[in-house]
Amino acid sequence: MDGSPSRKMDSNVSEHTQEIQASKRRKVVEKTVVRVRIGKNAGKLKNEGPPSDFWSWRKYGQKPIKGSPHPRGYYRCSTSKGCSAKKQVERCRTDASVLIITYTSNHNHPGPDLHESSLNQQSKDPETPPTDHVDHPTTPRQEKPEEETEEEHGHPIVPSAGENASEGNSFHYLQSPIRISQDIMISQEDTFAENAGKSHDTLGIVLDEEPVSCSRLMTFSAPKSEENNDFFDELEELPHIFVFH
DNA sequence: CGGGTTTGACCAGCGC
DNA sequence: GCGCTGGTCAAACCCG
Repeated sequence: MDGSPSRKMDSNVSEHTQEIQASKRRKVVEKTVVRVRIGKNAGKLKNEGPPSDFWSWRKYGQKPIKGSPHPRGYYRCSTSKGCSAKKQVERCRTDASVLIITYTSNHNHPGPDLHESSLNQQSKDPETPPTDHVDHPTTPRQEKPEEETEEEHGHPIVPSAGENASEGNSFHYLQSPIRISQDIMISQEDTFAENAGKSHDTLGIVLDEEPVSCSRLMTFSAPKSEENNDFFDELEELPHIFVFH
């Protein structure tokens, strides 16, 4: 007898969620870490303004993280009820202008109309920080076949941690079709043992010293069309995108 | 009125 | 075994 009226987790969680939570409370397997540089906006934002992807996120928690002056926000995909996709947004403790967004789990539903939403969100997305008035529909990667983009990196953005497979028919919509309105770096926790340890803290350094990855990421999010020119035209003032493997 | 945010409390994994 | 910390829930509140 615990005396404690088994609060919530047991009560009405969907089987799906329950299963995941039970087994991976801390050992979250599928994590995609995206670093977003928000530059000067950092000071303006009340809290970390999560860059808008094509799903709507609902904040369900916030906690101060030890060792970090900034709290971490917990978001859940509210686009679809059954969606277990989550993300954590926190600021880099060494550089407040860098947001560290950790995506966990996959969306198990198709995203909203990317074409439209990408256009609409420019003006309506509440989460979008007033990032330098970047009004470009930064043609998201999802416009292209995912495989293509993934293969260009040599690795899928979503870590193939095996959890994906376990979900069986879950959609493989990437969690981070973030509009490139800021500097974005993507790292994969898969290789945490090797890189994460360094990259986390050397972030600032990497920013200046890894222009190579940048070009790779460009391919990642930027189709080579005419708009592309426009796209880059605007981007040139900010985008540094990095992919850590 | 519905959806989203805020905030405090609770639970469980992990390290010592 | 204990304490710490991270992650989640849920009620209350706010905004459109």
